[in-house]
Amino acid sequence: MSRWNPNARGRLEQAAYELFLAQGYDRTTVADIAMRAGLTERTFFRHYADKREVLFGGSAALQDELLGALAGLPPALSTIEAVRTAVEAMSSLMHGRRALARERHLVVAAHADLQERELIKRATLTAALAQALQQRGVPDPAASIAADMGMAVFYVGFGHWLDDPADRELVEIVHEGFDQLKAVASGT
Amino acid sequence: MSRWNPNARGRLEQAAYELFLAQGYDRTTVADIAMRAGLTERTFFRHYADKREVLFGGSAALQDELLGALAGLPPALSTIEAVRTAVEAMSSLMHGRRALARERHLVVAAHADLQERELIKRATLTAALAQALQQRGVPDPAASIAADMGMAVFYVGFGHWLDDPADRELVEIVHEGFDQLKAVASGT
DNA sequence: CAAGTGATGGCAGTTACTGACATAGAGGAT
DNA sequence: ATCCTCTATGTCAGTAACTGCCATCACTTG
Repeated sequence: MSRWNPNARGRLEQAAYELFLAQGYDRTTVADIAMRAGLTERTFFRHYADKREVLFGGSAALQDELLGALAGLPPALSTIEAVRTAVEAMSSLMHGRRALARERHLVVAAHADLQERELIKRATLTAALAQALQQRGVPDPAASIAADMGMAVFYVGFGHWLDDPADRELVEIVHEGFDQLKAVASGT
Repeated sequence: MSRWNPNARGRLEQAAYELFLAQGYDRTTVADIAMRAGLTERTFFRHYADKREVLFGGSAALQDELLGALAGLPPALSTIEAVRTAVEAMSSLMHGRRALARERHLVVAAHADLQERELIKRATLTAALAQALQQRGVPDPAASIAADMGMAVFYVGFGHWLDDPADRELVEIVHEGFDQLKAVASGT
């Protein structure tokens, strides 16, 4: 495991997950992670802006899927239906990854620092969705509100999915969430 | 300005604001803030959990107003109308504070760390609202979604309020936001 | 084979934050 | 008035995240 081994980023991420699960997030130093990956602390910070960021490598894929799905939809679709379809497409990325999502959730839920990072990732995603809706012709603030609603349904559904005893798919839960959204907003 | 001067917390907050505005957030050390307040760095950390927290003293008042308003509403009110009324009550706290809110927004907007903290304060508020709705008899996930919608309308409105050329009150902007919310959710 | 390029190591420095202990002042009991 | 207690503060040492600077190694290109 000397210098110039391939996939340094992946090794760092792997090492970080192992250590966080084994001994906890704040009892793990960046130097620990780097050493386990066969690298140095300085190199860690060249791959990740900070210690938290190593847990958020997957958020880019979520955004790609969300925006890609939205781009493929017919312009005639109503705003809420467009958001619903795009968010459900993003939800399908979680298929078969519930155990991993649970492990990651355990680590993040235990540390306020990590929750903060999670929230800013969510906000970034929401802002990207709002912007994409505007380019689709939805005016503000309707676009922002629609984006917030869609992401709220996703994350509320995500939380339920993690603990769902019925073992339903996230896509299904999110789909029903949009039904609830419509019912609530119409004043039922 | 020796030991045992009153209102140490307030002096720290005041000093922090002055320094952040004068020389920027990250060129201001905690030691700088403490010295200007006539205290030591260690004492700063007894009043605020971390450097960012000194900018978020007002969030407790928001939550008190939000929950207090909700508690005074008749049980017969629909979920969305209850949320609307409580959020509008909270919005009224901003009356006459737009200049201060703008200054603060400038500092927070320039630093990712501070935005993260802002987001977790928002999430805390949202969770508190969701819980209050549940105690009001609204089942989950409807309560969580309604809370998210209400806070989304508030914060979207807040952003517009800061830059509103027409100088409208935040309450008014938020009120209209709920109209938009209803229109979007019903599929218009 | 020489030069260039990109990823890494090494090292010193700053700063946020914490724990342990000492101390000063305020207020109350006697 | 004197003592006692309690709380806010000071002092100091230490850890760990993060940064800047420069050296170095391996791979690529001509």
